[in-house]
Amino acid sequence: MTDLGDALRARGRRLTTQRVRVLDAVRATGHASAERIAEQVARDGGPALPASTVYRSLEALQELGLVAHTHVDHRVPDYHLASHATHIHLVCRRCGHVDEVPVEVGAGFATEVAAQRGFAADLTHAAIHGWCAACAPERT
Amino acid sequence: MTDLGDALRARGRRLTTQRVRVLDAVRATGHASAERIAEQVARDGGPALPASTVYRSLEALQELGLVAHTHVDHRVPDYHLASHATHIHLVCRRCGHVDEVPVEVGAGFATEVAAQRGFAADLTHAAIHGWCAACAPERT
DNA sequence: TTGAATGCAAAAAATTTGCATATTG
DNA sequence: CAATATGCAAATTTTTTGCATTCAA
Repeated sequence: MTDLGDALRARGRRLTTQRVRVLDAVRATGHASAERIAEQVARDGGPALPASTVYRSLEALQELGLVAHTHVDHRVPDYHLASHATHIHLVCRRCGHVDEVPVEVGAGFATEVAAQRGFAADLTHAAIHGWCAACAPERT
Repeated sequence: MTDLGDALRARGRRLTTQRVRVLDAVRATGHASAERIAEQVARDGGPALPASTVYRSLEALQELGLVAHTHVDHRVPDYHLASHATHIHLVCRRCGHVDEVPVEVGAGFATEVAAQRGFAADLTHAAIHGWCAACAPERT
């Protein structure tokens, strides 16, 4: 919490209970859409927060590097703690099933793009689309 | 075109000029949002199509496996021909810059998830987020 | 005290849906 | 002819914005 306060103040921003609650909700959900995070916030006992505050808080937390998001689902972004236990999501294009593999599986790829382009790939929670074992055969 | 007609009929669906025009527009743009595809369709000489028809056509074309989409941008999906010359997008979390590397760079990763999970990763046009060479240093 | 953040309501952006009509096979 | 697809308008869904008020530093 003090970490959060310091990080915010270091950027001229402020520590508010709303931001703390949103961060806690992100932590509690693992990874979830803005809407589910808002629901989680409401469940922590305090008053519900308007969507605008949830979005603005998520944005602030992402700027601090404490939160990040990916596109597992094709519709809404999925927020998670930047430090959350990590994995790469394997999303089936056909049935939507989501499997996971540890980020280490992408280590070689990350090394390669770092070497080739100086790009620091963040594979934590990356979403890779394709066909799961069950659907691959159906792939016409 | 006949390919398209056959593919559609094989699934009990129909060949329409709208679907042909949308497919042509996807081809012409390389990869673009539904909105930009609609604009491209309008540019082909024929009458503009309502958004609903564009979306429904894109959906049909994706079901046939002729078109696919990814999330390069954080907002709207990006449609492209499934057969389009392929590359993996490296999207900078900080400045939004998009770089590309050939899919081959991900070959090892693809082999690995196929072996471990039977998952057929489609890395063509995949979007990987992280920090570009310019922004990596700033990463607080 | 004062600039940043919130809350609320309204607006915007993106996509979907209902349904009558038109078209394909 | 029968079933699918279109066009149009309205409805949804998700996110953003304006602005007066509140609150952290």
